Amino acid sequence: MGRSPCCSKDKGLNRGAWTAMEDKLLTDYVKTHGEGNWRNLPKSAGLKRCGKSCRLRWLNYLRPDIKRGNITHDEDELIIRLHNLLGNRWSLIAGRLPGRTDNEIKNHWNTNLGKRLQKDNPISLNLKKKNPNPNTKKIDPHLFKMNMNSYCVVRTKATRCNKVVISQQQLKPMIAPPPISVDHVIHNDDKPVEPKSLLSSFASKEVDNNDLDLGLDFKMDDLDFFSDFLDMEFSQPASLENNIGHLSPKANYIDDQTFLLSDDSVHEWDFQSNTNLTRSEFDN
DNA sequence: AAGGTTCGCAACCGCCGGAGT
DNA sequence: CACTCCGGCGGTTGCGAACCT
Repeated sequence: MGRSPCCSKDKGLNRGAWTAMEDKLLTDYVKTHGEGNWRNLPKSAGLKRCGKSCRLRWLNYLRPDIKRGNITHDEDELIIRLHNLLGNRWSLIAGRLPGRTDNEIKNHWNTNLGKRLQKDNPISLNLKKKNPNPNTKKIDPHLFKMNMNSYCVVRTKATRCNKVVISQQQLKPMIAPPPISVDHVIHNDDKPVEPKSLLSSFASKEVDNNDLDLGLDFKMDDLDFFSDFLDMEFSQPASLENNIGHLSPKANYIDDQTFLLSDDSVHEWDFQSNTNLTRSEFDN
């Protein structure tokens, strides 16, 4: 079992920073032959690099559609919003930012955004609020990490998401205007279903059983659907509408029952009137 | 000006899952 | 079913630049 490492250190391969000549060789080769077959590419292109290194250099630096330059404030906000939802799934986040690479976003998060959020430290507010004991101000690092992850709805381990569960309570208000803008086909029980008609027919049923949830299976390959899903905005519980109207990226989730508004006020979530999609399920 | 420290980014590393046999 | 190969991913490292004392 096991496999030999892709890049053996004793093959006399070049390591470290790439030279202009290496970049040119790689660029010329990929432009001529296309991406892929990275393992054999170095030999064919005349490069003394391992295939993985070539792939990384191309994807993160040489690709023509790479957007170089500072990450804008809007991009920052989107990254934070996506990170709240997806966790450290940088490739997925990068997929939502044209021209940005997962490596770039990961670096940006580690050097800027992550520190910024830690500085703001909404978690500590939450812990203080939930635990009245004044002796518990010191945050257990492990607990802090758990909280940092738990305020994301989705666990961070890269996994294939194929089901979203929408409760009756959550679904009914979603049918009312503004409607969900989803035009893509959802695969339910292996049969393609138009989500709009599915949601409409489901909402029209006079079902008061709050325990009855609707599971929507969809294929992650359909990234357009996922994009729309992420773009969806959901209305707020009535008690909060005056404060924030629609949920915005400025509302930071602390856990699945608590969130923090931009004025640092902490709010408990009322699940009976909750109209947000808050639960996701993943295959095992 | 020099030495030390911090920061930002490119690159590396090891692991994982899907595809192929 | 077992095994190998390959591409992809996220965490980590190393190094040059920028900043600080």
